[in-house]
Amino acid sequence: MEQEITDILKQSQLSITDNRLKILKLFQNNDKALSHADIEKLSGKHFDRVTIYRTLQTFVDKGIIHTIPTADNSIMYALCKEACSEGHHHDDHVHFLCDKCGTTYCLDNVNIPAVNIPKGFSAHQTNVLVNGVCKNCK
Amino acid sequence: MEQEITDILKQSQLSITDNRLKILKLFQNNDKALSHADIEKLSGKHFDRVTIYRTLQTFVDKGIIHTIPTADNSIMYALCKEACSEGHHHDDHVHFLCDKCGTTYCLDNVNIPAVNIPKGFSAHQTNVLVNGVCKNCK
DNA sequence: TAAATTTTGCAACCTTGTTGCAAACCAATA
DNA sequence: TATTGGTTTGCAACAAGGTTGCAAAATTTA
Repeated sequence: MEQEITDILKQSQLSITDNRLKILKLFQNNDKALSHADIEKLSGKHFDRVTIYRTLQTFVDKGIIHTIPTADNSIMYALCKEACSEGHHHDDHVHFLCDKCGTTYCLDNVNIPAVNIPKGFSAHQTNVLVNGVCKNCK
Repeated sequence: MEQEITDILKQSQLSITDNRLKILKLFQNNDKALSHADIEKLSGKHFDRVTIYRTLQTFVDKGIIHTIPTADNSIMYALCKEACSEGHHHDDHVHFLCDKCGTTYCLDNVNIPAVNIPKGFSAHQTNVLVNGVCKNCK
């Protein structure tokens, strides 16, 4: 598992640093999306705020994680599945936000339904965000 | 039309003030969603930043406008249709963000498609955000 | 019109995110 | 393993976006 993580970094041609290993591990240990603030807390304030911002940005650029648009306007990050690569995200899944515990999940098995767009508009990407109550809070 | 606007405020039990009339008029004159910054510009910097924030919050609370989650994480606001009331938003329409001009539209006539949610989750509201090119930019 | 209530503007503050730069670190090579 | 070169980190400072407390101004009610 430690091995897995270093492999991810190597495949993306990133140096192996404590910071990156730790943040990647956080994503693997949680099956939910994390915000910058979550990571700051979970990492025990061991790393600088700026470093965390830059690491997340790097991971997004390399296709390791993706961002999730949320209704309350905070940026959430989650691990990408195999299909993503540098500069090309393919996160065609639904995101679910629990109104009770605030957890954001990637519903990887739920496909984005087709949406009818009016004449004159052309669609490029579709984000679906569902609010409700999650399996742990019901 | 001036009349219409004061009626909206009265129905929501809000005092009629220059500020509220002007901001409501801005929404009626634009068929697109507006950000706080847009309103600050459009109102000719006549009102204080704080007043605009508070007015928008009041309008959201009263069900006059609704917020739109955007991928780039800025809050957008748009007029609600009749169905909304205090504390109960029913903005079950698709939002469209043009990648070229940055305009956000409410596609009122496009219904939210049904989304299959996994066992254990219960959906309450669904937001659909489509990116692409709008009718004016194609 | 006067009193009571609501709204506004100001100042100060907080949070979130960014930039420049020197020091620390990592990886590659000898 | 020591050295070198490029990358990453932490610090300080900054900027944008948003909030809060409070007194003054405007609106509503009577």
